[in-house]
Amino acid sequence: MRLDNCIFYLLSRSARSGARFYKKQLEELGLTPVQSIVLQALAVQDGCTTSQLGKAAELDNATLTGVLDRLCPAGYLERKASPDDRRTQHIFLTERGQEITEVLDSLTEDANARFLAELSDRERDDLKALLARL
Amino acid sequence: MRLDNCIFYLLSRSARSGARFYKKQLEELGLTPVQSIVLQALAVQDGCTTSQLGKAAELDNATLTGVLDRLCPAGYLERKASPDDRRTQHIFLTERGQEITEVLDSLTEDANARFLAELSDRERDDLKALLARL
DNA sequence: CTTGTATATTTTGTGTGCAAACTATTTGTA
DNA sequence: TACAAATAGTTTGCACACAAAATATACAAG
Repeated sequence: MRLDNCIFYLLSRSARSGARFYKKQLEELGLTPVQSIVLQALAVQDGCTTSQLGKAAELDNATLTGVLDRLCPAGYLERKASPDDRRTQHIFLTERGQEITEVLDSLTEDANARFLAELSDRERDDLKALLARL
Repeated sequence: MRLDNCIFYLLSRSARSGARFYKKQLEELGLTPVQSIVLQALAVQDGCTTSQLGKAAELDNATLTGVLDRLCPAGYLERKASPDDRRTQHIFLTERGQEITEVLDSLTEDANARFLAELSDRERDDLKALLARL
């Protein structure tokens, strides 16, 4: 089976290509693609628990711990113990975090458009719909 | 912009999903998805240089060094200095390496079919064609 | 021949990904 | 109440991914 017919290779390859592209756009903000995704996921459910955030961003809890470990001291968010369940932490965007999610939103919109510039509207929609089914 | 409309998120998500799936199929062989890809890429150009292999598998040289560092002692391949250029190494499959690439070929074919089972033939082809353009 | 530049590969440092083990806490149930 | 099982989160260990620096070698211009 040729590599360019192997879905695992194709997915890995294009995901890395996308991550490199997106990372460049994020460079001046000092954020990585994953950090950007996490902040944007948090923006739509500020104050959720670590696990809920992990589900929203489709990130493993172990991975998310590390991501939050870096975003916290950077001043974008805060962990607060839950009053109900002492195992649980709630994650809140700081003021600085709120501000940057707005920047991230338009930056991401723009990066999407440029990354997919060579595809037609129809192809873009098809691709996204197909990826969403995996 | 909603996450499920962001191409970077969709690509990262589905690539990880594919890697997890493929990894499970490879488990009994003790290989990772990347190692499998490298061995299969090598099979079609046995004896090529490290750089050429990196291009074929679309892997960074720095990453490839580590992958080869693990595949060598596992007995799947050998590094041999080039007689022409002492900077260069040529990579050769061992007998054991040759054998496993045949197993990998059918295993990968099969894993592809199962991972994409819910898509129609047409959708599979469309998806692969679109990914190849990124 | 020597010096400067380009190339091949490795090393180093940081950031995911993820399985597995671990800690702390909660919940279900006898 | 006591205690097993479930849950939330962290830690650990290993494998990419990749930028940047380091090393070694080749090659080209003077």
